[in-house]
Amino acid sequence: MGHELEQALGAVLLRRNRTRLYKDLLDRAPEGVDEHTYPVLSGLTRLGVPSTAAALGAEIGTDRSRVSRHADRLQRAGLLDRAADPRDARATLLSLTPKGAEVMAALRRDLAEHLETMVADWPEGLAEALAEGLRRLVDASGERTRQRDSANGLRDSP
Amino acid sequence: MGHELEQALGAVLLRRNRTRLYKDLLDRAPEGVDEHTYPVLSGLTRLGVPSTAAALGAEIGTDRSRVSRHADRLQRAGLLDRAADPRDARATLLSLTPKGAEVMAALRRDLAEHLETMVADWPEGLAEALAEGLRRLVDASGERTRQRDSANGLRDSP
DNA sequence: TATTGTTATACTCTATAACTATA
DNA sequence: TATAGTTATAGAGTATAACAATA
Repeated sequence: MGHELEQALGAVLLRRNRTRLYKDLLDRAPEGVDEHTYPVLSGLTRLGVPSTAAALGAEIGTDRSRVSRHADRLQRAGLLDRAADPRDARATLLSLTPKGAEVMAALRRDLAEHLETMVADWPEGLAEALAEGLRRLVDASGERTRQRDSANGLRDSP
Repeated sequence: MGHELEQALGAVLLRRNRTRLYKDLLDRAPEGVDEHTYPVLSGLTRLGVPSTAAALGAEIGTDRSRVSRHADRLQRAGLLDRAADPRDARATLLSLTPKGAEVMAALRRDLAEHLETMVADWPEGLAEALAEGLRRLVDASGERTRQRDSANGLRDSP
């Protein structure tokens, strides 16, 4: 079974297929949104509240300088806002503008519809099992990483 | 259902989690093998026969110049060989050295074992469903891309 | 004329570390 | 002294287009 999964997972993670799954989506995305800035947008959506570059970086697995650069692009495109943190004058809070939230909602809706169509003729329960399996996979590897990091005395982004 | 899948798939494709799933693996890989050169190695393994840079590029979703550059690295590391194509003097055939094949086999075995452990306590049939769902996802998006490309009169790598 | 692998160009993204401001 | 965001620097990877050799 491990071997079968290794092949299937490898295929999905392969650039060619990853790109295919998202390409149509991001091709239609407005200026400023690409494979690099998308995680920033989607991370902000997931967090749901204005967040610092460091916090957002931890969420999406990059460092604050990268987040800061991508935030520049998104801000220029009118999708992201910066505001001083009233609690800490060192911090800057990143948030989605209404336009940014709209763009994200549209992108996610498109992808969801696309996937819905894709699985429409799958056997009963298979799509649900796929989603469940994917969630478990991510949770498990996240758990493992957290354990290792805390054993090393590290935070999420060393 | 589309929305659920959108979330689960998005999480797996997120750099943070993609990286986690492969990080331990590639960290232990020998010199010359990283996230960029790995697809070349794994593509050659999948094709199973000595292949040109163009053919390999089509397989892994990149162009021949990229393949050529990565092949340089792998060749320097002793994992890949170049040989003249006896059928076509323009072509160069890329193949794995015995060492390269060994490295690939070890990497895939490690990942398979890792996944095997991960899914050991999953409910009956869930891991199989995950693998099946992933395969269908890749096949479907590959099919869609092929249809669109042939409608445009394009080959796999424009 | 078309296609092969390779490579030179310019460009982008990145990691790292420095910088300023605040805690 | 430590931490926030930002930014300058150098380096790596990329796409693109050119190149010489062969079909």
